[in-house]
Amino acid sequence: MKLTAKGRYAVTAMLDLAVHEHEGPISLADISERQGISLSYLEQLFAKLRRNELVSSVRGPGGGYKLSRRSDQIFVAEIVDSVDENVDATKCNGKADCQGGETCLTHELWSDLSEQIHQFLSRIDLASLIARREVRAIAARQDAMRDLVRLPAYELQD
Amino acid sequence: MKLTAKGRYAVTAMLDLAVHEHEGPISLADISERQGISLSYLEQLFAKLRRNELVSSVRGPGGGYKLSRRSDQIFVAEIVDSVDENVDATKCNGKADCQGGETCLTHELWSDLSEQIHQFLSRIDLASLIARREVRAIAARQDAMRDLVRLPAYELQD
DNA sequence: AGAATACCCGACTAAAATAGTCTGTTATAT
DNA sequence: ATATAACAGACTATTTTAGTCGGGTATTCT
Repeated sequence: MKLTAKGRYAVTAMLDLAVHEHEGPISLADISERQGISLSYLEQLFAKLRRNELVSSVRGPGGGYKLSRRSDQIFVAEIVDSVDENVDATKCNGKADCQGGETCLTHELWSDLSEQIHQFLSRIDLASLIARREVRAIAARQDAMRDLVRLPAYELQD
Repeated sequence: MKLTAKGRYAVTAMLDLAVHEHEGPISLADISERQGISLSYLEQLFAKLRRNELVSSVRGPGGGYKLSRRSDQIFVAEIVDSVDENVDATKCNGKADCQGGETCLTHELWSDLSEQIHQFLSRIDLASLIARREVRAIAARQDAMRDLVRLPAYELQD
């Protein structure tokens, strides 16, 4: 399984969506603002998330994205796999032709590791992430920050 | 923990070293030939492995590298960490300043995952890799191939 | 109708990381 | 002496990453 900032962004964005689920469709502009991810980049990510049927979209004003399943039925591994095409820690992507057509000495080790990582992330769903104390605390802070910025009367230091 | 071909090459090379341990110091040229890794690249990797005291070297003709500890006391995690400086799956390398000075929503998740991967690779030592049936089979095949190439009478197809 | 919102789509690009190469030097055995 | 093989580090091509840019299209509100 490949792990880059792209996958991390996708999980963060999906978690934001799950946190604000009850507010109806969430626009990418909102997620962009709260999570500090560029709008265009989010559009790329959500195109893939939509193709993989993790989210559905509502177009037009007041539109946005919503989870296409219950948050306890969406797993981190699915999200990462949706945006990072590559799914294997081995050089040869599961096929054992690492070393010039032959299996390399450590092929088995890396495929074991891949399996391990995948299983770990397959056990974690969005709902259980929200249940974590620190996640809720950070989300609350982000919402508060956003409200602050929205009030023109305030001057923000820094 | 960062996982790239560099780390995989390093583990493969160290495993080759462990497999041929009894033959005395092993030259990088030998490893290069058996494992299909360029000599210059191996030199880079072994400079780091030596600094991290995983191998020691013998210079001059008949020289090479040998493991500086028993093979059951050298763990895959150490090897990967030696050559891939970066040791964390989080964006912020352990410090929680992922999102503009603030902790991002998924920080905890990625640091949990890092921990998980590290523990997995910390449990695996070189001796236990050699004990695997398929590893010994591949090593044997590589040695046989090498002997073949060394005999000038043979013409190798493809 | 028309304006605004917000998704949709693909091509393009700057920067960073990766996977090496190249050019030497030094130590040691024969 | 000469060959071997470690040691060192600057350099470079390629690939990947993390985006941007410039257009669309569907929907709602006025």
